Amino acid sequence: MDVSADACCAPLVSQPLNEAETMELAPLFKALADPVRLRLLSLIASHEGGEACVCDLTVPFDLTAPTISHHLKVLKQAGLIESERRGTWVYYWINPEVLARMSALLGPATALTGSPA
Amino acid sequence: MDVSADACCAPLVSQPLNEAETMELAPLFKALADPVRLRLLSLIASHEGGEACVCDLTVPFDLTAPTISHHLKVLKQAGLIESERRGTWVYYWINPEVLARMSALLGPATALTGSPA
DNA sequence: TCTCTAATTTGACACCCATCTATGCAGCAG
DNA sequence: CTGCTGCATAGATGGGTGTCAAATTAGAGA
Repeated sequence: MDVSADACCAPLVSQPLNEAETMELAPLFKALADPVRLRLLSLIASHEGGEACVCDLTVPFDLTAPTISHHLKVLKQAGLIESERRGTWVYYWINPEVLARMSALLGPATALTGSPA
Repeated sequence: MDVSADACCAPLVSQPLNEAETMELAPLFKALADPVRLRLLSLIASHEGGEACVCDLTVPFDLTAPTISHHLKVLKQAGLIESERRGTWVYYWINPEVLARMSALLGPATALTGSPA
């Protein structure tokens, strides 16, 4: 369900990823490998209050509601966003830890923290 | 051919990406949305001398040489790696700028540089 | 209860993708 | 030139994916 911390922070360039790590990380990148999902994530993350209702997210696209719902589900299953229903509307917000982990993975080999013990 | 600097550094969370930006960025993430390519990139990036021969890259996988060649082509077309033939062997190395741009995109809204003027 | 709206789920379809085998091309050594 | 090796390309195939229309669930209100 969640991508635990074993594939956490060591940058891609500092040491070779093993097969298990890449099999955990690849779905994260796959979730972002679509223009609509990339924009959805950005819309949610930059939305006032840090969360957005689906009704806000459907408007900017020339896509049907089911399609947006599908992309939101993909992002959620990847762990990039979370959601909650409040009355009539469903709200989505991002999981900043996952984004930070991906950023660190692609980033330069800054201050390589070897795994303790 | 290249992903120019117009989708450079503004983090995903600081402002909504527009459609054009996401259509440039999505192929980058798509190139990383595969365990084999993720591992290939890491193997190349962390290899001694900053470059690796295809012969080094084929060994760690239970895949045929054409498949590895295909994945390298995908990474190259995305602009993540470059290559050169030297005699019998072909060497690959990463394009650190593209990785840095992706890292910045996913990273926190550090030192948001508003557009000048 | 009935109805309206918000959002998701289902099923279908066209398209894309990872992998393989077979083939082709480039360089080195006789 | 001939043969061998490293690597890429071509074609085929099984599985995955983005999209939509139609149906379904969940909540608000009369």
